[in-house]
Amino acid sequence: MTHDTVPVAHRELERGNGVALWRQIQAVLEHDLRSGYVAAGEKLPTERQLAQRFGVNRHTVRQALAELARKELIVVEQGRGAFARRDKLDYALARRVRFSENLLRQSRIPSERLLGSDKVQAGRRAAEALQVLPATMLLRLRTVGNADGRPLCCTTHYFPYGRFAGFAAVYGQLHSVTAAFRALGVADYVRTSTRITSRMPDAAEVRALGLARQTPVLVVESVNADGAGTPVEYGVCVWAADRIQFVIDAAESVCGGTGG
Amino acid sequence: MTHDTVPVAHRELERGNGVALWRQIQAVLEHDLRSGYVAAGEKLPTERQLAQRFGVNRHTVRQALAELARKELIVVEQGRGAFARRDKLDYALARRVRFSENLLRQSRIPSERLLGSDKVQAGRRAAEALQVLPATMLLRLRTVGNADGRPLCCTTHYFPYGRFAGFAAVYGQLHSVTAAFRALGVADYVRTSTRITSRMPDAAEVRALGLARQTPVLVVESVNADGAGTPVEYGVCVWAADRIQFVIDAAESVCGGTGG
DNA sequence: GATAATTTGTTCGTATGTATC
DNA sequence: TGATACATACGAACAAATTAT
Repeated sequence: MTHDTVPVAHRELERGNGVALWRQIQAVLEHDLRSGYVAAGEKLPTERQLAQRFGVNRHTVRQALAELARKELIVVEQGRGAFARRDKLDYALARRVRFSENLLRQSRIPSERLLGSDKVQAGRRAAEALQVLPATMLLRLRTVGNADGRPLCCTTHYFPYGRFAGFAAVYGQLHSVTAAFRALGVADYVRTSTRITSRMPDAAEVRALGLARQTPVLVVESVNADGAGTPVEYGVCVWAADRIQFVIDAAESVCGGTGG
Repeated sequence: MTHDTVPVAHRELERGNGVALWRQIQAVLEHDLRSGYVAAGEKLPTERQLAQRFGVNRHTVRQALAELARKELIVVEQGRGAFARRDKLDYALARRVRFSENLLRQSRIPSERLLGSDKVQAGRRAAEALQVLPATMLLRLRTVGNADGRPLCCTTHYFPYGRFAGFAAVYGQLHSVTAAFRALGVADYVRTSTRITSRMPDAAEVRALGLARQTPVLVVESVNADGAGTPVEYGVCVWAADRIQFVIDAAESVCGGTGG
């Protein structure tokens, strides 16, 4: 029925019925947001447009938006507008951590892209993680991980060069760390160590991840090892904090995975 | 030998020897920092003082400080000064997560303080975590955790009211969640779920944690259960991101604890 | 709460040395 | 040799944040 598809926002407001105008506007917008009429991440009309549509002063609209922001249904950014809140993606940190599987489980479309690769000497931290001598040659890969085509994280991977010299070429074809490992004889790998902290992003990260102002990044340092327990990858991954939430579940956690 | 204890910074710089002045200054300061002559967290002299000591322009000093900040050896705060970087505390997320034990393992002195408590109805999230019906009565506790007397995290704890009505009183005496649980018959409890994300702090959090400008917080939602697997606590903890790093280690991790 | 002093952050302009074509 | 670009270094003034009074 066509009249049902007309956005609720076009209905008129009632004055003097005991419910403040801003409350009515808030209820209308909240319905639009919760019903999915306004998609997650979508930009709401400007305050001026909303004020015109509802036939009220801009301040009245602002009061409604402030309430929605308090309820975390929208995010308001100075100079840009108001946006429907995007649910944070639950990223499982289990015994096996797989980017694609994690995203698909959340009904997001994963993709990865190679930014570049080179050969470097192992620093203190990388050497310790990979259990090699400092100054050992490592292959370094810079990649971006996307969810639904939008950048989600930037990773710097380190691999022992001797064993994985061909990783960059293979990754360039397969666009997946897991697949590249398999192609190079590592049928399975497990997470042995994870360190998580947070900081503000630098300018390059703001650009690469398309971050809003005042959004921090989560920094995850991880080590993966092959079936024999030999470290095969050390990585530092920078995540957009407003789009991700790490989940550690005891049932299927870091050392009790189902092994699927 | 006394002349060896004179800070290297008092030596004069060489001009026109192929090494830029700011590089020489950076090297001197880096030595002072790495050697421990300047302790972690200690304030460096002001830019003006350093410029005078080295006999150069303030800009030249700033260039050296910028390099040290890039190397994360110092943290510079507008209006306050430059500070020798304080190592981040490694906080282990294992099967058993204990605030005091975690800090003592890092040679920090732990302390906890009760901010307040009240009785509230369970919201959606708390009800789900504690496996009770929404609107079930819960005891809510607000606490602060300190490391070496400095605020590190603010936690909001939720306990099923029926079973733990006396928790606040006991905690007020013992200043420890673990000890309070034991006093109320919960000899042991284990972490069943952990969710981690990050955001910018609000004004109250900046005050409570003594955060520097532009420092994000890590937000950890957790559920702990007793020996029988019954959830006993749901908590939301806000951590100062510049002082903490969460560590998940496969060897003694969320489900493979040593059970000490 | 208001004010002043202190300290870092930013932006001008100017001059010099060095490397490159 | 000259032209050019770039990094270095200095000076002054002002903005912004913090701290002390």
